[in-house]
Amino acid sequence: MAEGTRRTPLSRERVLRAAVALADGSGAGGGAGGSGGAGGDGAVGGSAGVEALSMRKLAQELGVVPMALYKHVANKEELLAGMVDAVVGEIDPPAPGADWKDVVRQRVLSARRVLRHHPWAPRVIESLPAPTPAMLDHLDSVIGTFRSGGLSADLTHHAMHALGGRVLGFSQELFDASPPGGTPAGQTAPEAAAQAAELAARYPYIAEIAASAVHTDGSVISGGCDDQFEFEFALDLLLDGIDRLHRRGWTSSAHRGGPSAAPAGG
Amino acid sequence: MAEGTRRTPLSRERVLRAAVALADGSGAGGGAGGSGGAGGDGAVGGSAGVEALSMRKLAQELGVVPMALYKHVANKEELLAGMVDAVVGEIDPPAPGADWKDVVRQRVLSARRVLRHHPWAPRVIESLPAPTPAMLDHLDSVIGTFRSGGLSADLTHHAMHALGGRVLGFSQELFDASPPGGTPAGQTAPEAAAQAAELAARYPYIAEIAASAVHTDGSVISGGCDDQFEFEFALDLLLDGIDRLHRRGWTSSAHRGGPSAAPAGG
DNA sequence: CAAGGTAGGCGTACGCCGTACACTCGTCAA
DNA sequence: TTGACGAGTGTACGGCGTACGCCTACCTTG
Repeated sequence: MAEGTRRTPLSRERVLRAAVALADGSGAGGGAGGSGGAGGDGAVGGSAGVEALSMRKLAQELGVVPMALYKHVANKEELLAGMVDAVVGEIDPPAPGADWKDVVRQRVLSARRVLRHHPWAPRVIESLPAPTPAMLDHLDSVIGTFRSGGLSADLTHHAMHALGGRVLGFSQELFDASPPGGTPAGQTAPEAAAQAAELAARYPYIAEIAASAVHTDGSVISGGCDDQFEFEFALDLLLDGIDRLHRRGWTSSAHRGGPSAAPAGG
Repeated sequence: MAEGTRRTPLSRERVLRAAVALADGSGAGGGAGGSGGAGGDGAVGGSAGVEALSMRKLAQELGVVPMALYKHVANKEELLAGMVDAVVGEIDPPAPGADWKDVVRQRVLSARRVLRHHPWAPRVIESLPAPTPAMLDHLDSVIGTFRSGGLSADLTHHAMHALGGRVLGFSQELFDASPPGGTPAGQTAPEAAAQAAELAARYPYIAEIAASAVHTDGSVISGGCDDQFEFEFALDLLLDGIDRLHRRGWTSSAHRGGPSAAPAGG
């Protein structure tokens, strides 16, 4: 390498941006070319996701030696927190005006939109030992929307818990609709069909649900069901329930006793 | 080591049990004593959780060399799946008789009880590439309860999505109520109070919520709010919403159009 | 201009990880 | 007796995060 070309210096921001890009899967944006040869048999560490993000790979992407990164981030955990902070910071600010339900709805859907671009983020967020500043800003702002809408602090507290990860744009879609084992890459169509049939025999209700999803759609979208619709369904369900409690003047202290004291009951 | 004592042979089940115990944090149940000295500076890998579970530590716990484990599990991923399968298998079978809502409720609460004993399980479950047989059994059984209760396949499908991880006993309680940074182990009470005050100034709504939780409880329980109550609140909210839709004959196809087509609206 | 401080990047090294591969050894059937 | 076989062993490799010390380009100050 000719040393005449002056390398743009590292910075915390540049490190974080490269890390996010690497986790997103959009690698190979740096300058220096790395060694071509790969390792032997391990085969661990895909081309995207947190698995693909190692300090060494990130350094290579930036054309720098691994230890150089430690001048800008304390350690890998702080790097991950910084990445989350950057991503969460992309969530739209609250739209002014509309009523609290709409505002929260827009906020959450914006968060979802952002997180969909960084599929690694939910897992990383859940692995953090503490929320990042941007997360706290977002949570605080959502809480503020509830409170400004007239909800009691008590109800808002429970509402935030009920919304859970949805506030940050993700709900755990446990697995996509593909069958377990997910067509292991070297499988013919008849084999897959046979496996599906066996599965249907073993788990009839699951099969029925999957089939009904396909019928309802009219076509198979993203494995047979509409993620976005599912997300909004759950979101609206929760929001409407919360709204009803609010209008009813519900208070948690009146329901502490019985385990079956349904909040939206009777 | 005296080689007179015949070691009970390994088996897949013994490996899985030891792995679960190690992840639970109840280690040191094996036979052979390991080397005392620990490593130098890394300090990664606590005394419990998935972090603490390495093939090497597990082997040591079983008084065996690491590679011996590979005669009983294909690799670490399969080990984790086996652990999850064992744990999910502990969930109570459905109680007969009562109406669908109660049955689901008991089932989910049983799942929660089980998972509370294995705090590492949710994270591992979310990291699995596909559901395990025991998970499929559980999901199928819950779906069956909905269907036997008269819910349409369509509504049941959406209900399962809405319930999400709760069906398996966990909802992401993003973080406990402790302040970020969580009293970093070398901190005096005045310092903590000052930090809390600063936090309250920066995030007024969060502080208000936290305070109201403490007041409602009358005492600080597990960081200021009752996890169990939060969990049941969200659960009942969702169940009642679903029940209402069911009794109303709600169908998803009538709500596909608008983005604000709230399922329980009006 | 020289002298000295500073901070960013480098190289080396350590202990950990998962696991491929070839081995030994106890057991049992023929 | 012998041969196959399966459980457990030993060694080794590539990868990981990162502690620690060095080297050098830069900026300040005189």
